[in-house]
Amino acid sequence: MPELPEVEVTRLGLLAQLPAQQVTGVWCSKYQLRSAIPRCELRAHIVGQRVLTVDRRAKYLLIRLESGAVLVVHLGMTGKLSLVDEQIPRHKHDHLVLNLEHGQQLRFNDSRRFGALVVWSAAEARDREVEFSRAQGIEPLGPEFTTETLIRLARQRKIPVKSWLMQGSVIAGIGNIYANEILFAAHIHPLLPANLLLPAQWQGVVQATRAILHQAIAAGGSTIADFLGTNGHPGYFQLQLKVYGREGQGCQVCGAPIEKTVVAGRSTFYCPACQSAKETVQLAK
DNA sequence: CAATATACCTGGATGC
DNA sequence: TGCATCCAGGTATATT
Repeated sequence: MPELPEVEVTRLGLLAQLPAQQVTGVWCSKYQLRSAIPRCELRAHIVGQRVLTVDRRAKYLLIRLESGAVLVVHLGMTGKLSLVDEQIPRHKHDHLVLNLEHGQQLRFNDSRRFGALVVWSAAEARDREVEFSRAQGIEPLGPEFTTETLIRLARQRKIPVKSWLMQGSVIAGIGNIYANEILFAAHIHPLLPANLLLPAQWQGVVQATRAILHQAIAAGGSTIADFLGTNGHPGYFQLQLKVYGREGQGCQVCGAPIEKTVVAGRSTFYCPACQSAKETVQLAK
């Protein structure tokens, strides 16, 4: 479940219940995620601590403990965090269970194991977070996300604008679904090289990105295959998607059939009429 | 260095 | 029904 809106929906779910709760125990699966589950660090730095708050940077959740330690969670493609009663049996692909007070548990389930769990001790948290955050792109819902900044960052970049939007080291949190939707809303062809966008088009990208991400968060995220919030409920923004997954269906604006192609290995959907390719013609020569 | 390809996994959909 | 194949929201690493 992975893009920024789904991670943010997860964060809001945790924020409503986790702060001030003490972690009283931990269980880990025997499997490795993106890297090995840090079971020793979990026992040493997380168990026994109370949760202070839950933040998000890019697609990472930062569960902050009162000691200053941080549990970093990445959901990968299929990761889900849920808050459940301890009586409920563990499910297949559960990889982390944190026991909380009042018989509640926080569980991390991830069938494909592309997710990540990392612990920063209180002693190392500050340095590790600075280093980590520096490697992430700008936050699309933050104050740095402006037309001027995007123009500057995209200078000399001949990569397709759709791939550029998905580069986490440049802009944080935009994945395949929302990159498609943003470019449709901004009337920009996904293959247009990033350096060829006009300032007015970048302004459209900024406005579309903010609007779509806010709407998606408000709708509880997009549940394409299996995203669920911490309360086990799906999101509904998939009902508002205009191009993603709609190959061959009529564009909701002009009626032209939505086309599908592959860009840098990722499925790419666009309206050939609303997202005119005429700008890209300049690139072809 | 910029851009693309590949690898990491499981499960669901599709086709024979 | 069974089996093979392809595809999926991400990202780190290798390769041109």
